Amino acid sequence: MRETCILVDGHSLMYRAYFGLPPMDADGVPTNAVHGFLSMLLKAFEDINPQYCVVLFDEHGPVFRHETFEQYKEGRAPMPDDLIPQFDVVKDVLAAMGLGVMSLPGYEADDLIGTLSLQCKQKGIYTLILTGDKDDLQLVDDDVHMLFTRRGISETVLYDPAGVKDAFGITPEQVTDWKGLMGDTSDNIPGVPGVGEKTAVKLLSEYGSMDQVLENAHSIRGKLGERLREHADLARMSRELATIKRDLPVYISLKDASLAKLADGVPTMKKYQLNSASERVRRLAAKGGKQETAADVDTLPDWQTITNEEELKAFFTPIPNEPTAVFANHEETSFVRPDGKRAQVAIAAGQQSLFDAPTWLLPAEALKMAYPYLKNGIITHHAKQLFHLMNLPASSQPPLVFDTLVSSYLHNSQERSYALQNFASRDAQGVLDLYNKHKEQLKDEGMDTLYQEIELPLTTVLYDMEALGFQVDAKVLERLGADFTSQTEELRQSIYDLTGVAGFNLNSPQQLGKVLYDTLGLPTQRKTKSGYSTDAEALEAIAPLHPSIEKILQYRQVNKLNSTYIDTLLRQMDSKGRIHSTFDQVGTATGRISSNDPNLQNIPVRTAMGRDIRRAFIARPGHVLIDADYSQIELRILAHMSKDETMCDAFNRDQDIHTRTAAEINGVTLEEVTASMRSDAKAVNFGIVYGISDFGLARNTGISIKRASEFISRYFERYPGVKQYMDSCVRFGYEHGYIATLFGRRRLLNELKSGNANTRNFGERVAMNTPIQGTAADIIKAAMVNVAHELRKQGYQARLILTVHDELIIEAPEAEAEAVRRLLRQVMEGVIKLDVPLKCDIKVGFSWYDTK
DNA sequence: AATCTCACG
DNA sequence: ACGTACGTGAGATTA
Repeated sequence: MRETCILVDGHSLMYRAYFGLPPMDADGVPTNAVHGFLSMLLKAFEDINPQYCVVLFDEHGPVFRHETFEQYKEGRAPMPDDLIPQFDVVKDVLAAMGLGVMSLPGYEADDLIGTLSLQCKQKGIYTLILTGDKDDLQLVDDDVHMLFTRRGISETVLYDPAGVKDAFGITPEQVTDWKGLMGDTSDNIPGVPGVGEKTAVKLLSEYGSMDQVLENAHSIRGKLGERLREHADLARMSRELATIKRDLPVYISLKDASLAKLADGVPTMKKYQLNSASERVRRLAAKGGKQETAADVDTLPDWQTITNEEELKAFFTPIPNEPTAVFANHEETSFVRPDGKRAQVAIAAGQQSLFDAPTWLLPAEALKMAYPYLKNGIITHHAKQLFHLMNLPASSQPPLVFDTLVSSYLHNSQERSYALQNFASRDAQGVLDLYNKHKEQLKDEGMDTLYQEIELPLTTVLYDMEALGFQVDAKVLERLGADFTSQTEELRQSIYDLTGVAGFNLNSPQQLGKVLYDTLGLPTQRKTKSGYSTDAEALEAIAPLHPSIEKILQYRQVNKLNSTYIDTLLRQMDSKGRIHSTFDQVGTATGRISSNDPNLQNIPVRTAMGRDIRRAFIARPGHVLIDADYSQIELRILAHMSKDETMCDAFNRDQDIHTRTAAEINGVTLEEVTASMRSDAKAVNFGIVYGISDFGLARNTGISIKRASEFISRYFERYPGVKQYMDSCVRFGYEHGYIATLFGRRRLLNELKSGNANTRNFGERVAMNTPIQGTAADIIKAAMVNVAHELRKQGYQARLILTVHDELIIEAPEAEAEAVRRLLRQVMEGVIKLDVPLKCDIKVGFSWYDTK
């Protein structure tokens, strides 16, 4: 059963209550609005049975509250004198009931509801907005519904998206457009003069959106069209005013919003003579008091919220000699990043105490407060994100003692998410628990050295790379984009001409398949789940049969470059023209690092047209790029780990490995190897690394399965050590349920336990591939840590900016280029001594293109 | 949200 | 008998 949270517009409901009930008082204090408010609230509790509730109030400016309020709400009647004091009463009661009460200077309850409802949604909590304000209809979606109070205090209507459409004729997404067009006098939103509710709905149902309405205003006849044209800007401004904010710097704290302690409010209710309400609360508590909530306060260790410098000092001082404080974030994925995502902060020092950043404080500020107390180092979950949040230069970062995200990953590299399950105030304690557990676990599983010497220091290196970014020349991208766009248009037209079908969507495999296989009757190739494949391989097979196919392939290529690389990269640049990718240290099953937002590890290089994009990746003025890639690292690792004599011999003589393989398989000398022999041998070498099958090799090279099978057996005859090694990997996998790299990194192999032969075969290929791919990852990670360390130690300004699996890129001042190049080679080739040499190719240039 | 396609090592 | 090369991330379409 999903948890439910009710968010209440306190301001709106108090108004409704005030006008819905006759005046009454308790010892001279007016209480009619309080009565009505609680009646509506408790009705919702009884009907819905939620776990959490937060009540939000308007707060119009921090100092001159009344003046500001009057100015802000100019045109609206001032608040009645006997309503004003009732707000303090109701807040008093709500706090006593243990419910959340919140306001934020300068913002209305609407915006708080918008923000908190989004946070609830992200937590997977079903949210109900209790209000009498139609503005909030824009917040309704599948997870957020609205309980709308109408006609006095006793009647409410529940709206979901379909209900909104039924009742008002518009979707939740259209609410702001609707309000913008018709205006709202009570909120001082002008709207378009002469356009009311009915007209606005009609316009929106006809044109879809305000933008469409205004765009087509020229074709709307009469007075209406005239007004729309004249007041277009006013309409847009009105829409702006009507749009509820969803990104205020507040955080929902569910443990402070639980209904578990409702009955604690009874004495306070008695004080204000709210007898019927207190009786209802008692009944509610007796009935539903047993239900457990995720934020069950009783199970929490002691914690305290700290709001100022003295409290913070007092928090840390009773714990002398405590070497580490712990930070934890609320959700593993929600710290503040340049994209604006946020999270709470919790700190534990010692075993008992917790520091929970107050909900109104930005995490970055909370961290700043605590920073002086972190000199002894930190234990945390996802340090890289934390470093971004603290935004400190590398030199003043608190030392990283332990990262439980990374240790969790080493324990099992295939989890979908490593998010902590607890709520923020417990996370700090949870991280400490994890730390104590993983410390031992890493030793037990033989990954302590991998963790301490590679993965943990790598976190900081990756942080530096993300923070520094990669310089991009927007002009180059724009020029390429314009070129690609015109090519796209030409190709599109020519495809329409050649196929005789115009206007179909070339990006839709479905529509394209119809044209090629139905209309043109071309022979179908492989099947996909929903039709016939139109991928490049299938199209190439039918290219000779129709002139359009070549063009379609070209269209696909150019359009891909444009949409995936040009457009997205241009959007991702910061003010200095740099692009900051995020490196995922815990994302791959094998130990590799991946790159996202944007992915800089798949920038085109294989085709000339795509390679041009690399001209846009440049070094800052006065700097150069130094690009080093390991040569044949995976096959060298295979040679080392298998100890195969022939393969080791090839590398020790510095021979071209594919040529040597071709010579071995074909029984000829190196000189006699032809280009086609070498390319077949290369494919076999690839296949070996992937965990070979004859079918896969055949498919990838175009040779017959029979011939592929012969290739493979001859390969294993010539490299018997490789054969033995592969078999030993599979055997080890079946025996132990995992496989390990040279550095001890593990990957679980649950596939080998499957009853499905396909799944098992897959597991066997993984058992053969992972030690190779994973050891390569170990090696380049170790190189990154050593390179970063040496650059700093030797006082260079040069810094790592990117890794692409077997490649490292450094941005260096021109004057450092030669020295850093030497350093890079020395570190990369010397990172570990194998039975065969590690070798890299290094190039220096002003752009990434130049280094290829 | 799943599917297809395609960019990289 | 069965259908696969290993590891990723992202855009567009479709359901």
